[in-house]
Amino acid sequence: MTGGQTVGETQAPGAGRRPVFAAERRQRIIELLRVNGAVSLRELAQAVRSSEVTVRRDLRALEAEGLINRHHGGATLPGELSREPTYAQKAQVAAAEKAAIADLAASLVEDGDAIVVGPGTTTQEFARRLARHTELAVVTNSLLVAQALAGSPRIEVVLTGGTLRGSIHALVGSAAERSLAGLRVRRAFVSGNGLTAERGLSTPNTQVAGVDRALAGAAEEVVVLADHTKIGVDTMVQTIAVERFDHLVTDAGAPGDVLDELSGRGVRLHVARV
Amino acid sequence: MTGGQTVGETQAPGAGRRPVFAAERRQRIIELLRVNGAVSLRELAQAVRSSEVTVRRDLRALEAEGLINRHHGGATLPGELSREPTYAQKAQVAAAEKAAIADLAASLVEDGDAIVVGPGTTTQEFARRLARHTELAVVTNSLLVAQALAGSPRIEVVLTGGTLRGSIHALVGSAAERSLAGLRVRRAFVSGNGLTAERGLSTPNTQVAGVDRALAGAAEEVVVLADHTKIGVDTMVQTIAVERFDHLVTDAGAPGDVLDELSGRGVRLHVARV
DNA sequence: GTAGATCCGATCAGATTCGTTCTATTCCGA
DNA sequence: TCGGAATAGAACGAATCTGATCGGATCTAC
Repeated sequence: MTGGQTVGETQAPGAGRRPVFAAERRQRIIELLRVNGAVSLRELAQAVRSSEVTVRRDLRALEAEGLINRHHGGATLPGELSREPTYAQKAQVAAAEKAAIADLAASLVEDGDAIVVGPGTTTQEFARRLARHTELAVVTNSLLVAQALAGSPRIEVVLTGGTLRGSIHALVGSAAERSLAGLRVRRAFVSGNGLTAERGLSTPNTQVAGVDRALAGAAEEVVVLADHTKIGVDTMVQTIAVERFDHLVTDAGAPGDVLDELSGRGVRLHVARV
Repeated sequence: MTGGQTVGETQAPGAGRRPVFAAERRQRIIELLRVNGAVSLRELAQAVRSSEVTVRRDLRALEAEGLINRHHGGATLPGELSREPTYAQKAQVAAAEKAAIADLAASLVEDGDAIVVGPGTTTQEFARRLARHTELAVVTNSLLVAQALAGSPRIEVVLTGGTLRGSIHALVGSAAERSLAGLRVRRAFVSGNGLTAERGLSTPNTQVAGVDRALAGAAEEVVVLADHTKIGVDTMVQTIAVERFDHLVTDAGAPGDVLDELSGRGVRLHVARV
């Protein structure tokens, strides 16, 4: 990441690289926290290209202002959504596959796009990767996706209305579906609980299924994000048929036969290497 | 001799060394900042062909006028590195009062109610107090309010749709207002940035104001939550007139004359003791 | 519960930057 | 022509920032 240097050297030929102001670095740290929820000291130091000592000083200063919470080994934002479980938990989730999938999927998004993003832990990771884009319009029914993008002023985030389903922090119901009715975007990035070559995406909940269908219906192309643990799994309600798939982003652990089958049906595959 | 390369021949050929006026140089500095966002002192000195001392003087003058922000090693435009997203800091202002107000306001809610809750740090606290209620239906445009209630299975949380305003984590815009159009609930619990006896509730943002009005319009009774730091303050856009107030919940630090005036206009007062 | 590894805080040193003071130059009016 | 005022550059001590190191605290694994 690091998104490159903010200040381009459009002029001043031969001038040495401008030193990064402390305030600049601190803002960048906050941005990183806002995007990633919890970041280790080492990662921060690497991202801002400073020593860990310096970052530690910054964190201390930011903590004094009440802008962040420090933890052993890193920092988090204070009292943001359910990123509570923080650090230890996040690290142990072994979200390596999801992170890789999210990275790859983010490369399918271009500046200026209008996209739809569904709920799910993978799509949430994906949303965090979008922070570096500009002029993006993102429609979602997931509070966590919205939250991940709330700090990015260059991204317009639109939430569907609807009834909150607390367990997944997403909006469902007729209001949610209705609010998507008149919408048309380029791509939908959705996930689910199960994915088979025969029945496509599926979820155990009918309300969630209804919104998932509406999300896909609002997009020209459907991009499915699914790690290998979901592939071959079938749950109660089918949400999106394979015929509607345009892209599948998964990881190298996915069973080859299912991928072949999907590929044979015209789905473009993107396999992330962890 | 100050070297041959001084103020010299960058322009005005034949006119014989016109000095670069200070105002001109400063204008140039601002332009450079505007283009590059953040520029080091050295670069500035090089760009305007003056010594660093001179540029330093200019920067000091420009800072005094509020046109730039100085940093160690350079300068930026005021907006560039602003640490505005002070939501965390806002929550710390009068935190004890807000908690007491939230407690008191929660006693105005009965099991089985349908209510509307607006955005704000106070209403967020208020929402947390609602978790103990049952059979409640809560409509809100605040992600933080929704989040506070996400874990309560006996409360139905409905979010309006709309565009996410990241700084306050609330949904605004025409979609938000439209989704409230057909709604009717018993009470609306709203807050704002300022409250006077003459102009009622106000907020600095027009979009927020629009939704606030729609929230109040969906309820039979309006309950205003405002700690003493907001009373007597008037900001740009009026959202809800005093005539629409039914209850005001505030703390003991509120100025008596304003309270009297409001009471005289038929507003029922609830003063929380911290 | 102990041992090992990691992380944190404090102190020190090097480098850069800042503010102040002093000096030189130019412009303008008498 | 002379002198005052304003501006720009130079020099030096003070303050700030950054990175390195080391002892102590904390966390994790066994």
